[in-house]
Amino acid sequence: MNNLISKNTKQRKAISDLLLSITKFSSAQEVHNLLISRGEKIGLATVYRTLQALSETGVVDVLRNENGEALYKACSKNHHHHLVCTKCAQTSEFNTSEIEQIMQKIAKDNNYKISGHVIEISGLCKNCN
Amino acid sequence: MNNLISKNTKQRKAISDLLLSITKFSSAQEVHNLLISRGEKIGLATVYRTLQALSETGVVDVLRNENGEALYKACSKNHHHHLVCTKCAQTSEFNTSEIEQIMQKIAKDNNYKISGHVIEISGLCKNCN
DNA sequence: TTGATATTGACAATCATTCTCATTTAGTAT
DNA sequence: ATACTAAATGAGAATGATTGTCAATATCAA
Repeated sequence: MNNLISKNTKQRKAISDLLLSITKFSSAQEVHNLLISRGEKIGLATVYRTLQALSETGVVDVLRNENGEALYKACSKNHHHHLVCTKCAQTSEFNTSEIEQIMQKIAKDNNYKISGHVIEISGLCKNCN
Repeated sequence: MNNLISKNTKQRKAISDLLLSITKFSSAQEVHNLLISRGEKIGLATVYRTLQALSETGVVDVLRNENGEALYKACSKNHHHHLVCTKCAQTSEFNTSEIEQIMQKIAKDNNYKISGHVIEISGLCKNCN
């Protein structure tokens, strides 16, 4: 599970390029399908491995859909959270220091030594509303 | 996926009773194992179905571990969020109107018609700290 | 008690994800 | 450029959680 990335392969480039062009969180299989439909020759296992490796480096974000499947998307490198459209699956990022402070406070109030937090807002985006 | 509960069976009672006695989110298989070790006769599929049904009624909460597996636990009926200990997996609940308001505001700022939100804080609990 | 229907359980089936391992490739030193 | 070594790939098998199937059983109302 500890995937270092030490060589540049055309498969990785293809995946990275694709990630930059998609606008919604996509599963490994979806990414694979998109690559195949673009004419890339790439194995499914490679897509799984690469997305995992990229997520470990923080280059891509991961979240889980309601079935527990992993979804990936290239995001801004800095800390942020997501708004996810329940209809079209598009996402927006947000990030406020106010929330970060509240998270710290709640952890403190509950005697937790905080190591991380996840916030996700779901609803209908502007286009689907 | 639409499980109504219309009959009271001993299996459901056993599961409900067990849920009240556990203090951490547990997978369907863990719940099944606990029931078996208590001497209950119950099938794994029944545990899966019942936990799913109970979660749909809101009697139990569901969250996903890092592998995407569903974990269940009986929680307070009202709206709340969780602090999860990364070491012992115990959880605490929290709930502040301040956060709820901020969620509304962020959704509005991003032109989302909000339908829900998930917040989870992870860290070391008092005992593990 | 009986009947209609919900529920159960054993097992098969599904499906995402991971593993295996022989083959290929990138990057470096010669 | 050539050779070498470790990393990476890909095809397919294997894993493991979850769901589906369906005959047998249990609940509950009449």
